[in-house]
Amino acid sequence: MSQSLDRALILLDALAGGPRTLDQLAEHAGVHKTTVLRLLRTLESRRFVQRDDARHYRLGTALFDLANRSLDSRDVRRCAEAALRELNELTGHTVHLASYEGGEVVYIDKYESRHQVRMYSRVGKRAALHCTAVAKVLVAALEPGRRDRVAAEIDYVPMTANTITSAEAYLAELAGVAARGYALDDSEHEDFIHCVAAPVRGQRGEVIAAVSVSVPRVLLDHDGLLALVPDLLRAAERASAACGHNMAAAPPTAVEL
Amino acid sequence: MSQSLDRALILLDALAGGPRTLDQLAEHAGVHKTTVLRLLRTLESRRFVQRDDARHYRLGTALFDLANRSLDSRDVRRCAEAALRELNELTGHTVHLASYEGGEVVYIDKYESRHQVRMYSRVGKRAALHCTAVAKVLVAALEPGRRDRVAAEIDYVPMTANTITSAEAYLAELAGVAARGYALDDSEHEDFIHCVAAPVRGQRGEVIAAVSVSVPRVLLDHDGLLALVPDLLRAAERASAACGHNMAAAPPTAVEL
DNA sequence: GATCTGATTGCGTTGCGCGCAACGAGTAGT
DNA sequence: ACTACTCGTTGCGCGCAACGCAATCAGATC
Repeated sequence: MSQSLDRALILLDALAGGPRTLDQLAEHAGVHKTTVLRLLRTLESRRFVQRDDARHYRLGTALFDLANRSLDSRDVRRCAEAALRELNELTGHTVHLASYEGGEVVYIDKYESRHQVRMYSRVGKRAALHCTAVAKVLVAALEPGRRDRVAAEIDYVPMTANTITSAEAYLAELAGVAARGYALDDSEHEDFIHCVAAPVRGQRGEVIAAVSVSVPRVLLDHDGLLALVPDLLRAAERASAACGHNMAAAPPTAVEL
Repeated sequence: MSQSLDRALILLDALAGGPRTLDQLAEHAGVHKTTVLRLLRTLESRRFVQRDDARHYRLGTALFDLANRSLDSRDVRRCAEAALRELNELTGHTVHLASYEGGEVVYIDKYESRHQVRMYSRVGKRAALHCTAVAKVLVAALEPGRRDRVAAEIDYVPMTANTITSAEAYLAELAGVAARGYALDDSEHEDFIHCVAAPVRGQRGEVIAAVSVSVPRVLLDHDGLLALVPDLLRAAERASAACGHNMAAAPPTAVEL
Protein backbone atom coordinates (compact mmCIF):
# COMPACT_ATOMS: atom_id res chain seq x y z
CA MET A 1 0.00 0.00 0.00
CA SER A 2 1.30 3.37 -0.98
CA GLN A 3 0.96 5.96 1.72
CA SER A 4 1.35 9.07 -0.38
CA LEU A 5 -1.01 7.80 -3.05
CA ASP A 6 -3.57 6.93 -0.44
CA ARG A 7 -3.37 10.43 0.96
CA ALA A 8 -3.69 11.92 -2.47
CA LEU A 9 -6.86 9.94 -3.08
CA ILE A 10 -8.25 11.27 0.19
CA LEU A 11 -7.50 14.75 -1.07
CA LEU A 12 -9.33 14.12 -4.32
CA ASP A 13 -12.28 12.88 -2.39
CA ALA A 14 -12.33 16.01 -0.27
CA LEU A 15 -12.01 18.22 -3.32
CA ALA A 16 -15.02 16.61 -4.92
CA GLY A 17 -17.14 18.55 -2.46
CA GLY A 18 -15.92 21.86 -3.86
CA PRO A 19 -12.84 24.06 -3.68
CA ARG A 20 -10.73 23.68 -0.53
CA THR A 21 -7.75 25.44 0.99
CA LEU A 22 -4.46 23.86 1.86
CA ASP A 23 -5.21 23.85 5.57
CA GLN A 24 -8.64 22.38 5.18
CA LEU A 25 -7.18 19.57 3.16
CA ALA A 26 -4.32 19.04 5.60
CA GLU A 27 -6.72 18.75 8.49
CA HIS A 28 -9.07 16.49 6.59
CA ALA A 29 -6.29 14.11 5.61
CA GLY A 30 -4.60 14.41 8.99
CA VAL A 31 -1.17 15.30 7.62
CA HIS A 32 1.14 18.28 7.56
CA LYS A 33 0.20 20.93 5.06
CA THR A 34 3.62 20.70 3.48
CA THR A 35 2.77 17.16 2.51
CA VAL A 36 -0.55 18.25 1.10
CA LEU A 37 1.16 20.92 -0.93
CA ARG A 38 3.52 18.46 -2.51
CA LEU A 39 0.77 16.03 -3.34
CA LEU A 40 -1.32 18.80 -4.82
CA ARG A 41 1.57 19.89 -6.98
CA THR A 42 1.90 16.44 -8.42
CA LEU A 43 -1.82 16.22 -8.96
CA GLU A 44 -1.73 19.63 -10.56
CA SER A 45 1.04 18.69 -12.96
CA ARG A 46 -1.23 15.97 -14.31
CA ARG A 47 -4.30 18.23 -14.29
CA PHE A 48 -6.11 16.24 -11.64
CA VAL A 49 -6.48 19.41 -9.62
CA GLN A 50 -6.17 23.06 -10.48
CA ARG A 51 -5.93 26.22 -8.51
CA ASP A 52 -9.16 28.02 -8.14
CA ASP A 53 -7.72 31.24 -6.75
CA ALA A 54 -4.69 32.01 -4.63
CA ARG A 55 -5.78 29.74 -1.81
CA HIS A 56 -8.30 27.30 -3.17
CA TYR A 57 -7.80 24.12 -5.08
CA ARG A 58 -10.41 22.29 -7.08
CA LEU A 59 -10.64 19.17 -9.17
CA GLY A 60 -9.04 19.49 -12.58
CA THR A 61 -10.07 18.46 -16.02
CA ALA A 62 -8.08 15.23 -16.11
CA LEU A 63 -10.73 13.57 -14.00
CA PHE A 64 -13.41 14.40 -16.50
CA ASP A 65 -11.20 13.36 -19.37
CA LEU A 66 -10.63 10.03 -17.72
CA ALA A 67 -14.29 9.49 -17.05
CA ASN A 68 -15.13 10.39 -20.62
CA ARG A 69 -12.47 8.25 -22.19
CA SER A 70 -13.46 5.39 -19.99
CA LEU A 71 -17.07 5.78 -21.05
CA ASP A 72 -15.97 5.78 -24.67
CA SER A 73 -14.20 2.54 -24.17
CA ARG A 74 -17.24 1.13 -22.43
CA ASP A 75 -19.49 2.08 -25.28
CA VAL A 76 -22.08 -0.68 -25.24
CA ARG A 77 -21.79 -1.16 -28.94
CA ARG A 78 -18.09 -1.79 -28.87
CA CYS A 79 -18.27 -3.98 -25.79
CA ALA A 80 -21.11 -6.07 -27.10
CA GLU A 81 -19.68 -6.44 -30.57
CA ALA A 82 -17.87 -9.72 -30.15
CA ALA A 83 -20.74 -11.44 -28.37
CA LEU A 84 -23.31 -10.26 -30.90
CA ARG A 85 -21.26 -11.17 -33.91
CA GLU A 86 -20.88 -14.64 -32.51
CA LEU A 87 -24.60 -14.92 -31.89
CA ASN A 88 -25.22 -13.77 -35.44
CA GLU A 89 -22.86 -16.34 -36.88
CA LEU A 90 -24.17 -19.06 -34.63
CA THR A 91 -27.82 -18.58 -35.50
CA GLY A 92 -27.50 -17.01 -38.94
CA HIS A 93 -30.37 -14.66 -38.11
CA THR A 94 -30.66 -10.91 -37.74
CA VAL A 95 -29.29 -9.64 -34.41
CA HIS A 96 -30.18 -6.22 -33.05
CA LEU A 97 -28.76 -4.18 -30.22
CA ALA A 98 -31.08 -1.51 -28.84
CA SER A 99 -31.06 0.93 -25.96
CA TYR A 100 -33.59 3.08 -24.16
CA GLU A 101 -32.82 6.78 -24.41
CA GLY A 102 -35.09 9.60 -23.45
CA GLY A 103 -38.38 7.75 -23.72
CA GLU A 104 -37.52 5.95 -26.91
CA VAL A 105 -36.03 2.63 -27.82
CA VAL A 106 -33.40 2.99 -30.51
CA TYR A 107 -31.53 0.39 -32.49
CA ILE A 108 -27.86 1.09 -32.00
CA ASP A 109 -26.41 -1.82 -33.90
CA LYS A 110 -27.43 -4.56 -36.30
CA TYR A 111 -25.98 -7.78 -37.64
CA GLU A 112 -27.64 -8.94 -40.84
CA SER A 113 -29.22 -12.31 -41.38
CA ARG A 114 -27.41 -14.55 -43.78
CA HIS A 115 -30.77 -15.63 -45.18
CA GLN A 116 -32.56 -14.02 -48.07
CA VAL A 117 -35.40 -12.67 -45.99
CA ARG A 118 -34.25 -9.54 -44.21
CA MET A 119 -35.94 -7.24 -41.82
CA TYR A 120 -36.69 -3.65 -42.48
CA SER A 121 -34.75 -1.92 -39.75
CA ARG A 122 -31.62 0.11 -39.48
CA VAL A 123 -29.33 1.54 -36.87
CA GLY A 124 -30.80 4.73 -35.45
CA LYS A 125 -34.36 3.67 -36.14
CA ARG A 126 -36.78 3.81 -33.26
CA ALA A 127 -38.44 0.62 -32.16
CA ALA A 128 -42.14 0.56 -31.37
CA LEU A 129 -42.52 0.19 -27.62
CA HIS A 130 -45.52 -2.10 -27.55
CA CYS A 131 -44.71 -4.67 -30.22
CA THR A 132 -40.97 -5.33 -30.22
CA ALA A 133 -39.03 -7.68 -27.99
CA VAL A 134 -36.17 -5.25 -27.34
CA ALA A 135 -38.56 -2.55 -26.14
CA LYS A 136 -40.27 -4.98 -23.78
CA VAL A 137 -36.92 -5.87 -22.22
CA LEU A 138 -35.90 -2.25 -21.80
CA VAL A 139 -39.22 -0.92 -20.54
CA ALA A 140 -39.56 -3.86 -18.17
CA ALA A 141 -36.27 -2.76 -16.60
CA LEU A 142 -37.40 0.80 -15.81
CA GLU A 143 -38.35 1.78 -12.26
CA PRO A 144 -41.99 0.81 -11.64
CA GLY A 145 -43.36 4.37 -11.64
CA ARG A 146 -41.66 5.36 -14.83
CA ARG A 147 -42.56 2.11 -16.46
CA ASP A 148 -46.25 2.60 -15.68
CA ARG A 149 -46.15 6.11 -17.06
CA VAL A 150 -44.47 4.95 -20.24
CA ALA A 151 -47.01 2.16 -20.62
CA ALA A 152 -49.87 4.57 -20.14
CA GLU A 153 -48.61 6.89 -22.85
CA ILE A 154 -48.05 4.32 -25.55
CA ASP A 155 -50.27 4.51 -28.58
CA TYR A 156 -51.23 0.86 -28.94
CA VAL A 157 -51.48 0.78 -32.71
CA PRO A 158 -52.38 -2.76 -33.79
CA MET A 159 -49.83 -4.01 -36.30
CA THR A 160 -50.85 -7.65 -36.51
CA ALA A 161 -53.48 -9.92 -34.99
CA ASN A 162 -51.11 -10.56 -32.06
CA THR A 163 -50.25 -6.96 -31.20
CA ILE A 164 -50.84 -5.99 -27.58
CA THR A 165 -53.43 -3.23 -27.56
CA SER A 166 -53.83 -2.13 -23.94
CA ALA A 167 -51.65 -0.87 -21.14
CA GLU A 168 -52.97 -3.58 -18.82
CA ALA A 169 -52.01 -6.37 -21.20
CA TYR A 170 -48.66 -4.67 -21.83
CA LEU A 171 -47.78 -4.39 -18.14
CA ALA A 172 -48.79 -8.00 -17.57
CA GLU A 173 -46.52 -8.96 -20.45
CA LEU A 174 -43.64 -6.96 -18.94
CA ALA A 175 -44.06 -8.74 -15.63
CA GLY A 176 -43.66 -12.00 -17.51
CA VAL A 177 -40.58 -10.66 -19.29
CA ALA A 178 -38.95 -9.63 -16.01
CA ALA A 179 -39.70 -13.02 -14.50
CA ARG A 180 -38.37 -14.98 -17.46
CA GLY A 181 -35.35 -12.83 -18.14
CA TYR A 182 -36.15 -12.57 -21.85
CA ALA A 183 -38.91 -11.18 -24.06
CA LEU A 184 -40.82 -12.45 -27.07
CA ASP A 185 -42.32 -10.69 -30.03
CA ASP A 186 -44.73 -13.33 -31.27
CA SER A 187 -45.37 -11.75 -34.68
CA GLU A 188 -46.76 -8.70 -32.93
CA HIS A 189 -45.01 -6.25 -35.21
CA GLU A 190 -44.98 -8.03 -38.55
CA ASP A 191 -46.91 -11.16 -39.44
CA PHE A 192 -44.01 -13.04 -40.92
CA ILE A 193 -41.38 -12.32 -38.27
CA HIS A 194 -40.98 -13.20 -34.59
CA CYS A 195 -38.20 -12.33 -32.16
CA VAL A 196 -36.62 -13.02 -28.79
CA ALA A 197 -34.67 -10.43 -26.78
CA ALA A 198 -32.61 -10.35 -23.58
CA PRO A 199 -31.07 -7.62 -21.44
CA VAL A 200 -27.43 -6.50 -21.46
CA ARG A 201 -26.41 -5.37 -18.01
CA GLY A 202 -23.84 -2.84 -16.81
CA GLN A 203 -21.55 -2.67 -13.87
CA ARG A 204 -24.16 -2.51 -11.16
CA GLY A 205 -26.56 -4.87 -12.83
CA GLU A 206 -28.62 -2.13 -14.42
CA VAL A 207 -30.00 -2.86 -17.88
CA ILE A 208 -28.14 -0.77 -20.43
CA ALA A 209 -29.24 -2.37 -23.68
CA ALA A 210 -31.16 -5.26 -25.21
CA VAL A 211 -30.10 -7.88 -27.75
CA SER A 212 -32.60 -9.56 -30.00
CA VAL A 213 -32.71 -12.27 -32.63
CA SER A 214 -35.34 -11.84 -35.34
CA VAL A 215 -36.42 -14.84 -37.38
CA PRO A 216 -38.85 -15.24 -40.28
CA ARG A 217 -41.56 -17.76 -39.38
CA VAL A 218 -40.94 -19.62 -42.61
CA LEU A 219 -37.55 -20.58 -41.21
CA LEU A 220 -38.43 -21.38 -37.61
CA ASP A 221 -41.71 -22.05 -35.86
CA HIS A 222 -42.48 -20.92 -32.31
CA ASP A 223 -40.64 -23.80 -30.68
CA GLY A 224 -37.70 -23.29 -32.99
CA LEU A 225 -37.54 -19.67 -31.89
CA LEU A 226 -37.62 -20.63 -28.22
CA ALA A 227 -34.78 -23.04 -28.88
CA LEU A 228 -32.62 -19.98 -29.63
CA VAL A 229 -33.15 -18.57 -26.14
CA PRO A 230 -30.18 -20.30 -24.48
CA ASP A 231 -27.84 -18.98 -27.18
CA LEU A 232 -29.39 -15.54 -26.86
CA LEU A 233 -28.98 -15.49 -23.09
CA ARG A 234 -25.41 -16.65 -23.37
CA ALA A 235 -24.63 -13.87 -25.81
CA ALA A 236 -26.39 -11.31 -23.63
CA GLU A 237 -24.36 -12.44 -20.66
CA ARG A 238 -21.13 -12.24 -22.61
CA ALA A 239 -22.04 -8.74 -23.72
CA SER A 240 -22.90 -7.81 -20.14
CA ALA A 241 -19.58 -9.06 -18.90
CA ALA A 242 -17.85 -6.98 -21.55
CA CYS A 243 -19.79 -3.97 -20.27
CA GLY A 244 -18.43 -4.48 -16.79
CA HIS A 245 -21.24 -6.53 -15.35
CA ASN A 246 -20.09 -8.74 -12.53
CA MET A 247 -22.46 -11.66 -12.44
CA ALA A 248 -21.29 -12.86 -9.08
CA ALA A 249 -22.01 -9.51 -7.46
CA ALA A 250 -25.47 -8.95 -8.86
CA PRO A 251 -28.58 -10.98 -8.17
CA PRO A 252 -29.97 -13.17 -10.97
CA THR A 253 -32.24 -11.55 -13.48
CA ALA A 254 -35.53 -12.94 -12.28
CA VAL A 255 -35.32 -11.26 -8.89
CA GLU A 256 -36.26 -7.79 -10.02
CA LEU A 257 -39.92 -7.12 -10.35
CA MET B 1 6.68 16.07 -6.39
CA SER B 2 5.57 12.68 -5.29
CA GLN B 3 6.97 9.88 -7.37
CA SER B 4 4.51 7.17 -6.43
CA LEU B 5 1.53 9.44 -6.87
CA ASP B 6 2.80 10.55 -10.24
CA ARG B 7 3.13 6.96 -11.34
CA ALA B 8 -0.35 6.17 -10.08
CA LEU B 9 -1.75 9.00 -12.15
CA ILE B 10 0.00 7.61 -15.19
CA LEU B 11 -1.67 4.30 -14.46
CA LEU B 12 -5.08 5.91 -14.26
CA ASP B 13 -4.44 7.59 -17.56
CA ALA B 14 -3.53 4.29 -19.15
CA LEU B 15 -6.57 2.60 -17.67
CA ALA B 16 -8.86 5.21 -19.17
CA GLY B 17 -8.23 3.54 -22.51
CA GLY B 18 -9.75 0.31 -21.29
CA PRO B 19 -8.85 -2.65 -19.10
CA ARG B 20 -5.12 -3.39 -18.88
CA THR B 21 -2.97 -6.12 -17.38
CA LEU B 22 -0.29 -5.64 -14.80
CA ASP B 23 2.50 -6.02 -17.32
CA GLN B 24 0.99 -3.63 -19.81
CA LEU B 25 0.72 -1.02 -17.10
CA ALA B 26 4.22 -1.68 -15.87
CA GLU B 27 5.65 -1.21 -19.33
CA HIS B 28 3.60 1.88 -19.97
CA ALA B 29 4.69 3.52 -16.75
CA GLY B 30 8.25 2.26 -17.09
CA VAL B 31 8.41 0.70 -13.64
CA HIS B 32 8.60 -2.75 -12.16
CA LYS B 33 5.32 -4.61 -12.07
CA THR B 34 5.64 -5.09 -8.34
CA THR B 35 5.39 -1.36 -7.99
CA VAL B 36 2.37 -1.25 -10.24
CA LEU B 37 0.72 -3.95 -8.19
CA ARG B 38 1.16 -1.97 -4.98
CA LEU B 39 -0.18 1.19 -6.51
CA LEU B 40 -3.13 -0.64 -7.97
CA ARG B 41 -3.92 -2.12 -4.60
CA THR B 42 -4.06 1.29 -3.04
CA LEU B 43 -6.16 2.60 -5.90
CA GLU B 44 -8.39 -0.41 -5.54
CA SER B 45 -8.90 0.12 -1.82
CA ARG B 46 -10.32 3.56 -2.63
CA ARG B 47 -12.34 2.24 -5.58
CA PHE B 48 -10.40 4.20 -8.15
CA VAL B 49 -9.72 0.98 -10.00
CA GLN B 50 -11.30 -2.43 -9.87
CA ARG B 51 -10.40 -5.81 -11.16
CA ASP B 52 -12.01 -6.72 -14.41
CA ASP B 53 -11.10 -10.38 -14.39
CA ALA B 54 -8.14 -12.29 -13.01
CA ARG B 55 -5.63 -10.26 -14.99
CA HIS B 56 -7.25 -7.05 -16.05
CA TYR B 57 -7.77 -3.85 -14.16
CA ARG B 58 -10.16 -1.07 -15.09
CA LEU B 59 -11.17 2.28 -13.71
CA GLY B 60 -13.43 2.07 -10.70
CA THR B 61 -16.53 3.86 -9.62
CA ALA B 62 -14.80 6.44 -7.44
CA LEU B 63 -13.75 8.39 -10.50
CA PHE B 64 -17.28 8.71 -11.73
CA ASP B 65 -18.51 9.55 -8.26
CA LEU B 66 -15.93 12.31 -8.00
CA ALA B 67 -16.82 13.73 -11.37
CA ASN B 68 -20.49 13.69 -10.54
CA ARG B 69 -20.11 15.17 -7.09
CA SER B 70 -17.88 17.86 -8.47
CA LEU B 71 -20.42 18.71 -11.12
CA ASP B 72 -23.16 18.77 -8.52
CA SER B 73 -21.28 21.27 -6.45
CA ARG B 74 -21.25 23.71 -9.32
CA ASP B 75 -24.60 25.17 -8.57
CA VAL B 76 -24.94 26.91 -11.89
CA ARG B 77 -25.95 23.58 -13.18
CA ARG B 78 -28.73 23.10 -10.70
CA CYS B 79 -30.01 26.66 -11.01
CA ALA B 80 -30.05 26.61 -14.77
CA GLU B 81 -31.66 23.22 -15.01
CA ALA B 82 -35.29 24.26 -15.35
CA ALA B 83 -34.62 26.94 -17.94
CA LEU B 84 -32.42 24.69 -20.03
CA ARG B 85 -34.81 21.79 -19.94
CA GLU B 86 -37.54 24.08 -21.17
CA LEU B 87 -35.33 25.37 -23.97
CA ASN B 88 -34.52 21.82 -24.91
CA GLU B 89 -38.17 20.82 -25.02
CA LEU B 90 -39.17 23.96 -26.86
CA THR B 91 -36.62 23.63 -29.64
CA GLY B 92 -36.06 19.88 -29.61
CA HIS B 93 -32.35 20.45 -30.19
CA THR B 94 -29.24 19.75 -28.17
CA VAL B 95 -28.69 22.26 -25.37
CA HIS B 96 -25.32 22.68 -23.67
CA LEU B 97 -24.25 24.50 -20.54
CA ALA B 98 -20.55 25.40 -20.33
CA SER B 99 -18.31 27.36 -18.03
CA TYR B 100 -14.83 28.86 -18.11
CA GLU B 101 -12.45 27.46 -15.53
CA GLY B 102 -8.72 27.82 -15.35
CA GLY B 103 -8.17 28.67 -18.98
CA GLU B 104 -10.52 26.07 -20.34
CA VAL B 105 -14.13 25.91 -21.38
CA VAL B 106 -15.86 22.83 -20.05
CA TYR B 107 -19.31 21.45 -20.78
CA ILE B 108 -21.03 21.07 -17.45
CA ASP B 109 -24.43 19.93 -18.61
CA LYS B 110 -26.17 18.66 -21.70
CA TYR B 111 -29.74 18.08 -22.82
CA GLU B 112 -30.04 15.73 -25.75
CA SER B 113 -31.69 16.48 -29.04
CA ARG B 114 -34.89 14.62 -29.71
CA HIS B 115 -33.78 14.12 -33.30
CA GLN B 116 -31.80 11.21 -34.64
CA VAL B 117 -28.72 13.24 -35.36
CA ARG B 118 -26.82 13.71 -32.14
CA MET B 119 -23.69 15.56 -31.34
CA TYR B 120 -20.57 13.96 -30.03
CA SER B 121 -20.07 15.80 -26.80
CA ARG B 122 -20.26 14.96 -23.14
CA VAL B 123 -20.47 16.62 -19.80
CA GLY B 124 -16.91 17.28 -18.66
CA LYS B 125 -15.52 17.50 -22.15
CA ARG B 126 -13.50 20.57 -23.01
CA ALA B 127 -14.76 22.85 -25.73
CA ALA B 128 -12.38 24.28 -28.32
CA LEU B 129 -11.91 27.98 -27.59
CA HIS B 130 -11.77 29.27 -31.16
CA CYS B 131 -14.59 27.39 -32.84
CA THR B 132 -17.44 26.95 -30.39
CA ALA B 133 -20.20 29.38 -29.58
CA VAL B 134 -20.05 28.80 -25.83
CA ALA B 135 -16.33 29.52 -25.71
CA LYS B 136 -16.82 32.77 -27.63
CA VAL B 137 -19.41 33.89 -25.12
CA LEU B 138 -17.22 33.03 -22.15
CA VAL B 139 -13.95 34.38 -23.49
CA ALA B 140 -15.69 37.56 -24.66
CA ALA B 141 -16.72 38.11 -21.05
CA LEU B 142 -13.19 38.02 -19.61
CA GLU B 143 -11.40 41.20 -18.61
CA PRO B 144 -9.75 42.71 -21.69
CA GLY B 145 -6.18 41.91 -20.68
CA ARG B 146 -6.88 38.32 -19.87
CA ARG B 147 -9.01 37.92 -22.96
CA ASP B 148 -6.19 39.14 -25.20
CA ARG B 149 -3.75 36.81 -23.55
CA VAL B 150 -6.11 33.88 -23.97
CA ALA B 151 -6.69 34.79 -27.61
CA ALA B 152 -2.96 35.01 -28.22
CA GLU B 153 -2.31 31.55 -26.81
CA ILE B 154 -5.00 29.70 -28.73
CA ASP B 155 -3.83 27.17 -31.27
CA TYR B 156 -6.10 28.09 -34.17
CA VAL B 157 -6.49 24.63 -35.64
CA PRO B 158 -8.80 24.83 -38.67
CA MET B 159 -11.68 22.40 -38.23
CA THR B 160 -13.83 23.44 -41.18
CA ALA B 161 -13.71 26.01 -43.96
CA ASN B 162 -15.33 28.54 -41.61
CA THR B 163 -13.02 28.15 -38.63
CA ILE B 164 -11.41 31.33 -37.36
CA THR B 165 -7.67 30.99 -37.76
CA SER B 166 -6.09 34.11 -36.27
CA ALA B 167 -6.13 35.98 -32.98
CA GLU B 168 -7.08 39.20 -34.77
CA ALA B 169 -10.13 37.67 -36.41
CA TYR B 170 -11.02 35.99 -33.13
CA LEU B 171 -10.89 39.20 -31.11
CA ALA B 172 -12.96 40.97 -33.75
CA GLU B 173 -15.49 38.17 -33.50
CA LEU B 174 -15.58 38.47 -29.71
CA ALA B 175 -16.27 42.19 -29.97
CA GLY B 176 -19.26 41.33 -32.14
CA VAL B 177 -20.38 38.72 -29.65
CA ALA B 178 -20.21 41.20 -26.78
CA ALA B 179 -22.15 43.75 -28.79
CA ARG B 180 -24.89 41.36 -29.87
CA GLY B 181 -25.21 39.53 -26.57
CA TYR B 182 -24.95 36.12 -28.21
CA ALA B 183 -22.44 34.12 -30.21
CA LEU B 184 -22.61 31.99 -33.34
CA ASP B 185 -20.69 28.96 -34.41
CA ASP B 186 -21.37 28.99 -38.13
CA SER B 187 -20.19 25.42 -38.79
CA GLU B 188 -16.76 26.41 -37.54
CA HIS B 189 -16.29 23.26 -35.54
CA GLU B 190 -18.12 20.64 -37.57
CA ASP B 191 -19.40 21.04 -41.11
CA PHE B 192 -22.86 19.73 -40.43
CA ILE B 193 -23.63 21.54 -37.20
CA HIS B 194 -24.09 25.17 -36.27
CA CYS B 195 -24.84 26.72 -32.89
CA VAL B 196 -25.93 29.82 -31.03
CA ALA B 197 -24.89 30.59 -27.46
CA ALA B 198 -25.72 33.19 -24.84
CA PRO B 199 -24.33 34.10 -21.42
CA VAL B 200 -25.76 33.12 -18.04
CA ARG B 201 -25.10 35.86 -15.50
CA GLY B 202 -24.63 35.80 -11.76
CA GLN B 203 -25.60 38.17 -9.02
CA ARG B 204 -23.43 41.07 -10.05
CA GLY B 205 -23.96 40.63 -13.75
CA GLU B 206 -20.75 38.67 -14.25
CA VAL B 207 -20.88 35.89 -16.80
CA ILE B 208 -20.76 32.55 -15.01
CA ALA B 209 -21.72 30.18 -17.80
CA ALA B 210 -22.92 29.93 -21.37
CA VAL B 211 -25.93 28.16 -22.86
CA SER B 212 -25.95 26.95 -26.42
CA VAL B 213 -28.31 25.32 -28.86
CA SER B 214 -26.68 23.09 -31.49
CA VAL B 215 -28.57 22.23 -34.64
CA PRO B 216 -27.70 20.06 -37.63
CA ARG B 217 -27.80 22.13 -40.82
CA VAL B 218 -30.03 19.57 -42.44
CA LEU B 219 -32.71 20.57 -39.99
CA LEU B 220 -32.32 24.36 -39.96
CA ASP B 221 -30.54 26.77 -42.27
CA HIS B 222 -28.76 29.89 -41.06
CA ASP B 223 -31.93 31.95 -40.77
CA GLY B 224 -33.67 29.12 -39.00
CA LEU B 225 -30.85 29.05 -36.48
CA LEU B 226 -31.06 32.78 -35.90
CA ALA B 227 -34.78 32.40 -35.34
CA LEU B 228 -33.90 30.41 -32.22
CA VAL B 229 -32.03 33.34 -30.68
CA PRO B 230 -35.04 34.90 -28.91
CA ASP B 231 -35.83 31.58 -27.23
CA LEU B 232 -32.18 31.13 -26.37
CA LEU B 233 -31.89 34.58 -24.81
CA ARG B 234 -35.07 34.04 -22.85
CA ALA B 235 -33.74 30.76 -21.48
CA ALA B 236 -30.38 32.35 -20.66
CA GLU B 237 -32.16 35.13 -18.78
CA ARG B 238 -34.28 32.66 -16.85
CA ALA B 239 -31.17 30.72 -15.95
CA SER B 240 -29.44 33.96 -14.92
CA ALA B 241 -32.36 34.91 -12.72
CA ALA B 242 -32.21 31.52 -11.06
CA CYS B 243 -28.51 32.14 -10.40
CA GLY B 244 -29.28 35.34 -8.57
CA HIS B 245 -28.95 37.77 -11.40
CA ASN B 246 -31.05 40.85 -10.90
CA MET B 247 -31.79 42.22 -14.32
CA ALA B 248 -33.01 45.53 -13.02
CA ALA B 249 -29.83 46.13 -11.05
CA ALA B 250 -27.37 45.17 -13.76
CA PRO B 251 -26.82 46.94 -17.03
CA PRO B 252 -28.03 45.27 -20.24
CA THR B 253 -25.72 42.86 -21.97
CA ALA B 254 -24.47 45.11 -24.73
CA VAL B 255 -22.82 47.58 -22.36
CA GLU B 256 -19.70 45.58 -21.63
CA LEU B 257 -16.94 45.77 -24.10
C1' DG C 1 3.14 -33.22 -16.47
C1' DA C 2 6.03 -29.93 -18.82
C1' DT C 3 6.21 -25.35 -20.07
C1' DC C 4 4.54 -21.32 -20.66
C1' DT C 5 2.58 -16.54 -18.95
C1' DG C 6 1.55 -13.60 -15.57
C1' DA C 7 0.25 -12.47 -10.64
C1' DT C 8 2.09 -12.43 -5.98
C1' DT C 9 5.35 -12.44 -1.99
C1' DG C 10 9.73 -11.69 0.86
C1' DC C 11 13.47 -8.96 1.45
C1' DG C 12 17.36 -5.72 1.65
C1' DT C 13 18.52 -1.16 0.17
C1' DT C 14 17.94 3.51 -0.91
C1' DG C 15 16.18 7.66 -2.04
C1' DC C 16 11.70 9.59 -1.55
C1' DG C 17 8.54 11.75 1.16
C1' DC C 18 7.85 13.22 5.68
C1' DG C 19 7.38 16.93 9.44
C1' DC C 20 9.77 20.71 11.39
C1' DA C 21 10.93 25.30 11.46
C1' DA C 22 11.99 29.34 9.08
C1' DC C 23 10.56 32.42 5.47
C1' DG C 24 7.59 35.16 2.41
C1' DA C 25 3.42 37.36 0.95
C1' DG C 26 -0.71 39.17 1.62
C1' DT C 27 -4.44 41.10 4.82
C1' DA C 28 -6.46 43.23 8.72
C1' DG C 29 -6.39 46.04 12.59
C1' DT C 30 -4.91 50.23 15.22
C1' DA D 1 2.91 52.97 8.91
C1' DC D 2 3.72 49.60 11.87
C1' DT D 3 2.46 45.32 13.91
C1' DA D 4 0.21 41.12 14.17
C1' DC D 5 -1.87 37.50 12.05
C1' DT D 6 -2.79 34.02 8.46
C1' DC D 7 -1.67 31.26 4.87
C1' DG D 8 1.21 29.43 1.28
C1' DT D 9 6.00 28.18 0.35
C1' DT D 10 10.89 26.62 0.91
C1' DG D 11 15.23 24.19 2.87
C1' DC D 12 16.72 20.51 5.40
C1' DG D 13 17.92 16.22 7.59
C1' DC D 14 16.08 11.98 9.29
C1' DG D 15 13.59 7.60 8.82
C1' DC D 16 10.83 4.66 6.74
C1' DA D 17 8.07 3.84 2.67
C1' DA D 18 8.51 2.40 -1.71
C1' DC D 19 11.45 0.45 -4.91
C1' DG D 20 13.39 -3.49 -7.81
C1' DC D 21 15.10 -8.04 -7.64
C1' DA D 22 14.44 -12.77 -7.38
C1' DA D 23 11.80 -16.50 -5.95
C1' DT D 24 7.26 -18.49 -5.71
C1' DC D 25 2.65 -19.45 -6.88
C1' DA D 26 -1.45 -19.98 -9.87
C1' DG D 27 -3.47 -20.96 -14.13
C1' DA D 28 -3.56 -21.86 -18.81
C1' DT D 29 -1.84 -24.48 -23.06
C1' DC D 30 0.26 -28.00 -25.34
